[in-house]
Amino acid sequence: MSIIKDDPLKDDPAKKSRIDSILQSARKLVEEAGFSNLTMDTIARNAGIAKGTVYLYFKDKNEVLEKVLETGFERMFERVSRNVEKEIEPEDKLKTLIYTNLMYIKENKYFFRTVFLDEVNVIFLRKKSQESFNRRRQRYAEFISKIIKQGSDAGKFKKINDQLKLSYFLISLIKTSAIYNFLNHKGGLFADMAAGYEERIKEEAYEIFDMFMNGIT
Amino acid sequence: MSIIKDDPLKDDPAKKSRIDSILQSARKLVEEAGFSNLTMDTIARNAGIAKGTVYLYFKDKNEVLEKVLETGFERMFERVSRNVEKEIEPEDKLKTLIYTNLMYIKENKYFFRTVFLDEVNVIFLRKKSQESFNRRRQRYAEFISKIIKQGSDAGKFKKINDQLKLSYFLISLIKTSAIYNFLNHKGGLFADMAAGYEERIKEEAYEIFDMFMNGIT
DNA sequence: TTGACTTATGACCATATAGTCATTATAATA
DNA sequence: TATTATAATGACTATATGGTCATAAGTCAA
Repeated sequence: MSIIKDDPLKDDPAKKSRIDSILQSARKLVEEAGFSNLTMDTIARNAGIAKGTVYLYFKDKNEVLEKVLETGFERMFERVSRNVEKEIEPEDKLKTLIYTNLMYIKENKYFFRTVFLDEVNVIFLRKKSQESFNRRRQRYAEFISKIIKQGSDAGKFKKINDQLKLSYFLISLIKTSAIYNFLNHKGGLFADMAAGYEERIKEEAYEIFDMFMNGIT
Repeated sequence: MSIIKDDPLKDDPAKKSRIDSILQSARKLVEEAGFSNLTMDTIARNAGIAKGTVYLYFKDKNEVLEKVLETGFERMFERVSRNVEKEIEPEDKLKTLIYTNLMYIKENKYFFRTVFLDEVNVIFLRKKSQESFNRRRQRYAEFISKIIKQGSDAGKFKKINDQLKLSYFLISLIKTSAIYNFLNHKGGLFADMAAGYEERIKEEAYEIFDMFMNGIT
């Protein structure tokens, strides 16, 4: 059991800032070198503390990794759902979802690399954490699933048996598009967050939307 | 440099059978426990030889992993392309491609888990092998790309700028579908290779084809 | 200032495992 | 059969790293 979850002092600001600085350190290292090269010693040093100290705030390495993933996912999901819920029509919801998701990926290399590019991280987690990882994923898919149902009920999308599966399809299209552009523009997507940036992401989002709605014919 | 590639004696049947038995052992272990739990000692023991012996036939662990992946991919690619080339119309080619690919995944848990479910393996490979992994992937995407071009030129598919990207989309749909069914039928897809088996895969293939061609509207 | 309590430290331990190599077994050849 | 060449062995080394814990530093109330 982690201090984070169970310690009644979790609101102690000193404690919280230690935890944050550890997580921030881990996040930065993951961003730079990926999950596979993450060691407790490096995390500690990069946070300016000793290894033993990390264990005062986290049960084990796994808990650090999990928290890194969790916070990244939570942020994305909150942003996406906040934006999506402003829309009324299911088509607009999907468009907004795709766009916001892509934006988030572009702005958060580390999350992109860990959760999307590498699915990799999963195997570094213990069984229990794998489950929580899948649960998060599932939650996102279910969120999308409701939108599809709405469109389906309104007669805008065709009748679909397995809406959940389609949701996973959409997630994988978003992910694939991000990976593809990442690999084929040599990080350019990250390099130029400036001119025409949002415009290009809008185009990319539309491509995905069009693919998902109409296919290739 | 590996003995496999450079030794003029590579056609020595005794040598070849040793190599095969090592690869087969590794393949089986990957299938059972995944890449992350693969050790050289286990591979050797499972093949009924000593660890040192493995190093007489493979430069290092990485080379073993790479060969396992390579042979798996080659087999799939050959089977898919052989079947696809029997077809004439691009739609039929795509249908056949999806179906054959799914069949292969279903029949080869180990390959499915390593190359599709876990993309995981990639990080266990050294830089050089990552490249060869991506090259193989790219080769498959290019193969699909040609089919799409054919359909596009014939006016059957809409005009598409980036056919290669669409090919990656299709690959990810196939993969996602396989993962989804795997996770949601608790291995059932593997368990019952018997009655109605091919029929269900045909349905699954058609779903993907339909999604790719027509989207959800 | 003192002593009790909290927090931090990093040397150390335990473990896992890739890869080596002196030794031994087997096969080939004379 | 004796000699040489080749193949196989597995104990051993080297290294990496997660996690521990005795010790030290810091904090604070009395």
